Amino acid sequence: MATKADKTTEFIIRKVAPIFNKHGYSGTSLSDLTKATGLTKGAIYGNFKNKEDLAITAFQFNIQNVVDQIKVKLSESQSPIGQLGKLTDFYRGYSSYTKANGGCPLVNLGVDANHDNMTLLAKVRQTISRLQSGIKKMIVAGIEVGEIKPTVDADKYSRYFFTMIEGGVFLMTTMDDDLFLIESMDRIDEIIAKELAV
Amino acid sequence: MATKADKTTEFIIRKVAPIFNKHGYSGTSLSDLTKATGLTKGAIYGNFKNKEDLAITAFQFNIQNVVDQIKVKLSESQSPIGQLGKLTDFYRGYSSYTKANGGCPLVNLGVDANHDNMTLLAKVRQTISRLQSGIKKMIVAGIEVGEIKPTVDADKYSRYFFTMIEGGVFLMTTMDDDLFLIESMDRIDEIIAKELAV
DNA sequence: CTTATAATATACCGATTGGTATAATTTAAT
DNA sequence: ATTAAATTATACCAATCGGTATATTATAAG
Repeated sequence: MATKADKTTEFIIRKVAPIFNKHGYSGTSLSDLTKATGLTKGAIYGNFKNKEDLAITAFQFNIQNVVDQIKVKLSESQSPIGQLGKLTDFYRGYSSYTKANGGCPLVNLGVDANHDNMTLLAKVRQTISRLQSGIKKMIVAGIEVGEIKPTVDADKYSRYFFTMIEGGVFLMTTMDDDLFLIESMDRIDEIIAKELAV
Repeated sequence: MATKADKTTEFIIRKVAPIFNKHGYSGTSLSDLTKATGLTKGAIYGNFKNKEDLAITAFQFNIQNVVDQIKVKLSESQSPIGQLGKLTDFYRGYSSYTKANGGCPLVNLGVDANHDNMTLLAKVRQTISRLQSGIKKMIVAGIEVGEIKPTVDADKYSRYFFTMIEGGVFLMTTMDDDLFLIESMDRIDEIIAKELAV
C-alpha cells in the first residue's frame, strides 16, 4: 500500500541511527536530525510518533546490523569451536564498524539509557542476554559433539568471554587503540584451545 | 581568605557529581543542579565559570574518589602480588560504590564524552592510562622482588587485567548483576597465581 | 488528465535551555 | 556596630527544545 513512506522511514533511520549512537538520546536534538536527513520536522513526525520512538527504532537498527554481521561470520564455520573462532575474528575487525558508526551501540546505549530510559535499557539487556546465551550455546554444542570437554562450565565461560569482548570494545573505543580488543580476542582463542578443547 | 565560597563550592560539587555521573553532560540541566543543591543559578555561577567547568570538576571529584579508595586498599599490603589481590578485592566490592553514585565515572564519561567533549575525553584517557600503568608497575615490582616470573609481559597483562575490570564493571552496571565483575576478579586472581607467580 | 489521498513543508506553540545583569543579602574586617 | 566586600537570589535574556496544526506538494488510483 504505502510504499513511499516506507522508503523515507528507512531513509530517516539510516541517517539518524549513527547520530543517536554517537551523541546519545538527550545529546541528539530534532534539529540535528533534520539537518542530517535534509528533511523537515513534518516529515519526521509523519513517520515516527516522537523522539523516543525514533531512538528505539534507530537502536534496533544498529543492533540488528551488528547481529546480522555476526551471524554471517558464524555461518562460515559449522563446528562449534570453529564458530567461536569466527566470533573472535569478527571482533578483531570490529573497530572499522565502530569508527564508521560512532561506537558500539550496545556499550553506548547501555550507558546512555541506564538511569534515564528503562525501555531502552531493557532492549540493551535483552540483546546482551541473547549474545551471551549464543556463546553459551556454542560451548554446549561443542560439548555435545565432543569438541569441548564435558566438564566445562558453559555459563561461566560465556560470561567470561563476553566480559572480555565488552571490556575490549569499551577500551578500544575510548582509548582509540585496537590493541585492547585484538589482544582480548587472542586471549579467548588461547583459552578455547587450552581450557575448552578436548 | 575566602572560606565561605570554598565551602559552597565543595558542597555544590558533592551534590552535583552523582547527577552528572548518572545522566551525562547533556542529560543534566542547570535546573537539575539547582534542584539538587537547593541553591540558585546565581550561587552556582558565582562558583563556577559555566556548565562545562562544573562537569569537569565533578568528574575529577568522582575519579579522585575512586582512585583514593583504591590507594587505601592497596596500602593494606606491601608485596606486589598482595597488592594485586587487594585491587581485585576492591572491585569485588565496587558495586556498592556504583550503585550509590550512579555507575562507574570512567565508563560513564568515557562513553558520554567520546563524540562530544574532547576535554573530558582527554581526562578519561589520562585516568585510564594511569590506572593501567599502575597495574603494570605492580607487575614490574613483582618481577623485581622475585614474586613474579621475569618472562611475564607486564604491559600485556596490565591491559588484560584492565580489560577484564572494565568489561566486568560495564556488564555489572548494565545488567545489574555483580556476578560479571566478581567472576572476572576471581579469574584475575587465578591468572596471577598460575601464570604470574613464581 | 483529474481527483482523492498520502506525505512533506511551513509556521507556530509553550516550555526549557544555558547564561547574565543587577539587586538583595550575608560575611568578615574594622 | 558599621561598613565594604564577597556571595547569593531574583529577574530576565535570546536561543533552542520537542511537538503540532495547517498549508502545500507529491503520489497513485480512476
